[in-house]
Amino acid sequence: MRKPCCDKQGNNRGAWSAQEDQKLIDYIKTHGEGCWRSIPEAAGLHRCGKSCRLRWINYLRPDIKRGNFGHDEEDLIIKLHALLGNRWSLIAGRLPGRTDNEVKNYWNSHLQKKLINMGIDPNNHRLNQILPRPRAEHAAPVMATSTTTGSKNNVAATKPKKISNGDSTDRVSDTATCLEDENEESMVTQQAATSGSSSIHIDLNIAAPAPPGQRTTFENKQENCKWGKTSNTVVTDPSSLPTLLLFR
DNA sequence: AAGCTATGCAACCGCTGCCCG
DNA sequence: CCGGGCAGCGGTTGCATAGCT
Repeated sequence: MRKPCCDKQGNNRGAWSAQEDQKLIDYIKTHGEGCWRSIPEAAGLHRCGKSCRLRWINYLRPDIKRGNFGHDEEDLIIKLHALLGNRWSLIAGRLPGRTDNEVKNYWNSHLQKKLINMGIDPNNHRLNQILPRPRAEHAAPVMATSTTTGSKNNVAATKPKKISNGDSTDRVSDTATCLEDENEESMVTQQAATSGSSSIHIDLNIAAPAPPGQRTTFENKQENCKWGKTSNTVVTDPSSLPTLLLFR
């Protein structure tokens, strides 16, 4: 079949050294991003292009905001995840300075547990029937409990391994599926949303973030890639989105 | 203090879809 | 139109370390 994306022999792997980082930074500063395949050789790095791209995007880029996520960021991630599912790059795109990897890690290590502790199923953002319902609508995160704490294994257990049969529908999140067949609840919750009860005011109109003329080619590409292909199975009209629990 | 366990994060892997010849 | 190469994405792994016994 296809040859590997990069020659694995002779390439460094694992953690990046400061020298490697500097080489990559220097190269991109002078030549800019792009053509990742040729960057390692040009920059004198014994890494595959993929690895360089990842290192730059997730760690070295100057506009990366590091440190803890704020409450508003947390809130936004949860809400966007309810809408978009595991489309981390799209979610990260709404969080300036955050990378998809960072958002994904934060979700898996913090937010998923938080939702579970609140009695909310992180997969579909609905109250879990098994766990006790939180008393208040802003159920305080009960982090002290340990019975449902997600160890790495627990988290993994909630997500069955992708069956690689090439079926692209597996990229559509459970949330999206849930949105389709949960109309009776959405009728109620949508009312709450339209009454403006959401505590955070963020433009969640994913479908049209900017006029086409003002958009980057990257954004256009993303749009084609993600929404063009899946909109019929996810959401086409944001105004028709059912409101999930956290939007109340 | 040492050993063990849980957690967080960086990096890797494999798949997908776009682009171009 | 088709196939190969590439970038990008999401899932997963593995290491470092904090916390606990």
